[in-house]
Amino acid sequence: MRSADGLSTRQEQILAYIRKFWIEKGYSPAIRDIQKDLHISSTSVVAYNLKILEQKAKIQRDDKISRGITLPGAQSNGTSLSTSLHTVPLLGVITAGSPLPDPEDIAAAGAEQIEVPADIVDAEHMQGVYALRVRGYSMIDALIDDGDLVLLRYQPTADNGQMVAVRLLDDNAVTLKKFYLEGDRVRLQPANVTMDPIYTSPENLQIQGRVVGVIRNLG
Amino acid sequence: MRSADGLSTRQEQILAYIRKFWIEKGYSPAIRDIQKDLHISSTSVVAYNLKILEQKAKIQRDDKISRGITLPGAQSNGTSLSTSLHTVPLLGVITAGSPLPDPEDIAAAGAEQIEVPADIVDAEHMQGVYALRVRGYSMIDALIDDGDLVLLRYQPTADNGQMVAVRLLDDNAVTLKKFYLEGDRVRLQPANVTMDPIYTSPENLQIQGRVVGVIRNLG
DNA sequence: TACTTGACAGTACAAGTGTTTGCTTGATAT
DNA sequence: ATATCAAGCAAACACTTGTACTGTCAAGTA
Repeated sequence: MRSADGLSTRQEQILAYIRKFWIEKGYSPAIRDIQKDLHISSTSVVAYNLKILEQKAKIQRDDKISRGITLPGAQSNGTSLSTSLHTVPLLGVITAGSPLPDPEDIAAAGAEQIEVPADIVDAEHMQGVYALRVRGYSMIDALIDDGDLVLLRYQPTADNGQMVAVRLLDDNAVTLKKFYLEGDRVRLQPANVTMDPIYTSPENLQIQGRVVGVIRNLG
Repeated sequence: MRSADGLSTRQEQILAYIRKFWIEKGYSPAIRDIQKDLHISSTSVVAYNLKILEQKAKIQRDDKISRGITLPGAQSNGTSLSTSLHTVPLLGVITAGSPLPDPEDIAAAGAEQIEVPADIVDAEHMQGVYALRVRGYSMIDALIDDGDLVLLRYQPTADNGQMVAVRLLDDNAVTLKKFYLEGDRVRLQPANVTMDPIYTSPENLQIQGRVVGVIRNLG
């Protein structure tokens, strides 16, 4: 079975896993990480498919570099200062209560590239910025609507008051909240004063990235 | 010699190199990459300083993971792709109660130009699009926050359900509301159920434009 | 049938990389 | 002076990880 991009199911899976891994960890998976997660019996199969993915420009690799897979797109051009606009990868869909980019959702969204105005993210901070399409109204309290595009910059930690995408491990859910570390517990504060904050321990949460922008298309 | 952060010169160098490497390559350097570039005689020196940097939360590492350094708050790289964007004039600030520059004055000088992604407004509908900076929280009920940039397309009329910027002539105020024509009166409906709609006559209002997008910068 | 080709399995190897253990220096404190 | 400790050096060591090589197997295809 092939997708619209001409990728096999396995290649889609691998691609989705790389994106998910990157969002969660901040660096790329090793071949064996992919192999184990997708229950592929051999590393050579992964290597074989990665080669194809690279030929199709879905990923980029440097020879013999450990964890050297990069996803094309997430990059500040580096040279062109003329255009004040940047391209970031749309890595998936964030849905109420769901773990974060489910591989299927990512595959569905594709590695679509979206362009964001320079006003929203300045060049020096473009690194590691990606976008997620919001599905549902779970983030309505953060002034984020169904269908909005949130721009996130990967970072594994947060400062107080920053709006971050956090995964609550015991709930296996992801939400956008403001982050406050208070002593040995964390307060996750919704933007809406009528909603109660969530209190949890730092061990129970995993920060997926910080919200740096929101784009809503009502056209 | 120590910097303000309490980092030694060497630690500053290492940190700078990691950032540079990350931006250029899209993945983290290996310890030996750092060692060679900075002409450090031993990998253990790098490891030693990386440990300190991690303690000071300047970097984050996962044990035994190759190239597993992550920078809280920055990341990635890539290559540039296409650039389709449009420029629209930023015509002013919209504040509750204050009048708004007439969209007809778009040609007027001094209008700052901002660039918007092609995703948010397609080319064929770019005519008459302008932006306003939202000041204050009067539009919070429409998921529009203080500081947001709203994109409006000038149109003198509206269909039911469209979000428009309307000037109430007797109040000389401008707000963003959803527009509903009900018989011979107009209902201006906030997006928040706790807020009451405004009823007025069609003669009392002047439609300034329809909201076609929202851009929020939280960076 | 015989010959390809895509996709995957299994295994082994070598290079890539993080970690550890001793050893030296120089500055500070006791 | 003697002890302590930050900082660095050098060389192993051992795990991590990309790659290569050899086969298998099913689906075309001449």
